[in-house]
Formats: sequence, structure tokens, C-alpha cells
Amino acid sequence: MPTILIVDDEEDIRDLISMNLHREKDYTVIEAADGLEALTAAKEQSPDLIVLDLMLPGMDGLNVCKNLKEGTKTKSIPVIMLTAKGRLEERIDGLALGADDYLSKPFSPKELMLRIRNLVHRSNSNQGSDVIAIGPFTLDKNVLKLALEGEEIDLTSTEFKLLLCLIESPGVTQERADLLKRVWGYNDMIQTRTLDTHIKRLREKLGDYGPMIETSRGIGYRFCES
Amino acid sequence: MPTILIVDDEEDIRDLISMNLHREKDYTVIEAADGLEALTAAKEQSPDLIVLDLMLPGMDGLNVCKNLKEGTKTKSIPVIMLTAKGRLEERIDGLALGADDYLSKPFSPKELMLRIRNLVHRSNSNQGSDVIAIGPFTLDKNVLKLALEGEEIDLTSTEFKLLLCLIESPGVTQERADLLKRVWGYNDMIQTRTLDTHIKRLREKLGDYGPMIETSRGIGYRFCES
DNA sequence: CTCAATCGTTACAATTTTGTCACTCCCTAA
DNA sequence: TTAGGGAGTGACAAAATTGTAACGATTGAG
Repeated sequence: MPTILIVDDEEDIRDLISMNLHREKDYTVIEAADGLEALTAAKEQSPDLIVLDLMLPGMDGLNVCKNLKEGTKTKSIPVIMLTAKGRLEERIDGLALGADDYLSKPFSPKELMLRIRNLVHRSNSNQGSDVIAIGPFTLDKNVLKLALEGEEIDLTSTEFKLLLCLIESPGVTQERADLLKRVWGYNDMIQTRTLDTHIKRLREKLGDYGPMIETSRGIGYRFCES
Repeated sequence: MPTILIVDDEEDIRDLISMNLHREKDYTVIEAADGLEALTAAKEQSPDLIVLDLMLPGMDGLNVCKNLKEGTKTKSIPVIMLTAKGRLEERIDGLALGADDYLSKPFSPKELMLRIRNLVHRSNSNQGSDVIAIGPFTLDKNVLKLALEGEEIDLTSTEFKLLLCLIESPGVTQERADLLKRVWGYNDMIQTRTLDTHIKRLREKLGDYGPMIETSRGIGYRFCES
């Protein structure tokens, strides 16, 4: 559940955004009314996105943004700036300071939701846990590791790529030529037994589960559950 | 066989993309030179992906994108936007309107192919994005490949894991012990120069971009943009 | 400035990975 | 039933990867 930090000194606006967020999806909303509050909240709660008004009592929005982008912990949190209409300079400064998007007040809630959704999605997709779990298999793309019933199994990178191709679309037969292209980068339909050999090695390492890699004679291979 | 719709008023560019697509794999390519053509093509042929230039005669790219995302039939088609270099606002508006990726002109055909493959693949197999794109870097976790400005670079699996750890949290210093654990599985703080050597090899392969891996003396390493 | 700690770099040998070959085995179409 | 093509298997040598040791360079605290 993504966490959004809203920084604005007007309670009305915070409520408006918060309401729209809740209507849209399950977001956790944190609010802050001034710059210092915003910085502590950002550091302590690590929100997934910050909506930052530039007009703030105390430390202004630009300084907050600058501070955020300087902190190692808060650096990568996307920031959407809310600027007063026409204040082009603010907007430019904000972008220069690392804001990821901006919107002029008064803004359309719909548009803000759109931008929030996009930014949250984008940053999530850059570090989402890339784990494929099917039956007894657990493939972790981040550490290139396979676990079978929790038992770690060492795969070479070629074996990992090959298994990935197969397990990604369970039940779908992957043609030899496609596998040779995706795993080895072979572009022509080269006559080679390399694929067969690697399938053999893979099956061997999968032990009892080896037969889950099925042969489609004349076509290629597929990974089948059960 | 995936269908790609290319929308650009320059025939040269359409041909360039089309050619590269055909070299890569069996794609069906449809072309459109202006916005209206694009919308009709998208509705009638339901392509698997749309490459959309923002600079178009008649209806501009942003409006095309908006229209696409409003139509129930075309809503879920991934869109890659081509923007003029440095037009940050276009890019932001585009992402806000629901584009799935963007690329600045002039672009490297190889990089575009990578992103097309990623998006087509993603929508075919309901999985999250496995491509990390930061600056000139494009890491594809599915094929364990790194591309720098579209140029493919061979990494060993250890190098890939190491780069992944660093690039996943840009600007954040990763401690030596953490890296040794995540990449090598070393649980104790072993005294070893292995990490240093691998960092060296990685920097070497990154060429001009090697210095983006910064040393944090006494702590570890971090990946820094710029 | 000095020195100790840390990092960069090179070289090298052990190990692992990889593709190919030469079979054998099995499936299937005729 | 049989012949032919595809797939399984084991062995092997070339190539790539990897960790370590040795030494030089750099850093920063005092």
C-alpha cells in the first residue's frame, strides 16, 4: 500500500487531496503543514511520494525540496510540486532542484491523481521485488537465485535465463529459435545441440522437479505446473 | 506475432524503427503519419504497442495519447513517447496522460528495441517491469543484460548482481558487508578484496560511465546519477 | 607532514562454465 | 514394422569467470 505525504499549510487542500486519494485506491496518507514537519515525516516514514506546496510557513517549499534531494534516505522519493499559477520561476527552480513533476494551483484533482499514480507506479516498478513463485519454485531476479521448496539451488547465469524464459509463461511452449535468441542472442536458426545440453543440465539440477520441463518434439520446450 | 503501431510524420524515422523491429523478431508493423490516422489505426487494429512521436501535424501527440487512454478499447495499449531532447514538460505531461515510457530524440534504435520488447513482454505476461532504466543505463533482468546508450555490454552474473545492488537505490551508499552478503552470500564480515576487484572490473566495462560508481571510503560503494 | 588504513590495480592459477561432438535412445509418420 | 529425424546423454577441451596475493596509490586523522 503506497504511502503519500501531503505538505500544504491549507487544511482544505490537504483534505481535498486526501479524499481523492482514498477514493482512487488504498493509499496511506500522511500530512504536514510546514517544512520542518515535512522533512521529519519524510525521513521517518519514507513515503512513496511527496506532494509539496511551495507556499509554506517557515521553511519554504524550494528549501524543503532541496533538503529532500540531499538526504540519502529521501533522495529517491518522487516529489510533485504545487505552484502558484504563473510563477514560472518557481517551477523552473523546482525542476532544477530535482522535483519530478509540478502542477499549478488551482489544479484539477483528477489530473493530480493521474500524476500521482504514474509516479508511484514508475518508482515501484524500478525496485519492485522481482520474485516469481510457482509451486515449489521461487526465482529471485534480484539475486539470480532459485529456491526449490526453500532449498537454494545454484544455477549458472545461462541456466537461470533459460529457466526464466520457460517459467515466465507456464504451459506455453517456447520455440527453440526463440530460446536461442533470448538466451544466447543467436539470430539465425543455427543448428546446435547447446540448448539440449543446457536443458539436460537444468533438469538435473531441478532433481525431482526436472520433468516439469517438458519437451515439445520438433518445437521446443515448456514449463508445466504439476 | 505482436503488432506495433508507429506514429511519426517523418518517413525516415518510421522506416528506421520498422527495419529494426523486423531484424529483431517477427513484428507486424503499422504506420501512421498524423494523429487521426493513428487513432483510427489504434482502434481498428488493436496493436500491442504504440510508438508515438509528440511532434505531429494536426492533432499533436499529447492529444493522441489522451484520446487513446480515454477509449476503452485502446486504454490498455502501452505507449512509448518520442520527445524532443530536453522537453521535460512534454515528458511530464506525457507520463501524466498515461504513457508507459518515453525516449528523447535522437534515440538509439537498440535502446528503443529494448524498451519495446520490455513493454510488449510485460503486457503479454502480466508481470511487473523487469527493466531498470536510469540515464544511459538499461538493465534487463530477464536477459541479464546491460545496455549503455543502447549499446549492449556483456556482464558476468556476479557483475550484474553487483551493479543491480548499486543501481537499485541511486545515491545510496551500500555497505561492504551488505554487498558481500547480497552478491556473494558471505554472512560474516570476511576480510577479502574480492569486492574491490569486481568493482574495478565493473567500472572498466562501464567505460566513460565507470566513475558513476563512487567509493565511500571505509563504508562501501554507491551508484550516482550525473 | 606523517603514517596507517583503505582502495586501486595487475597478474595469475584454480575453478567453473560452455559449446560441441559422438554416440544412443525414442518417437512417429509412412 | 521400419527408417529417419529429433532428443537425451556423457565426455572433453576451450574459454570465461573468479578469488587471492602482492604492491602501489590515495586518503584523511592527528
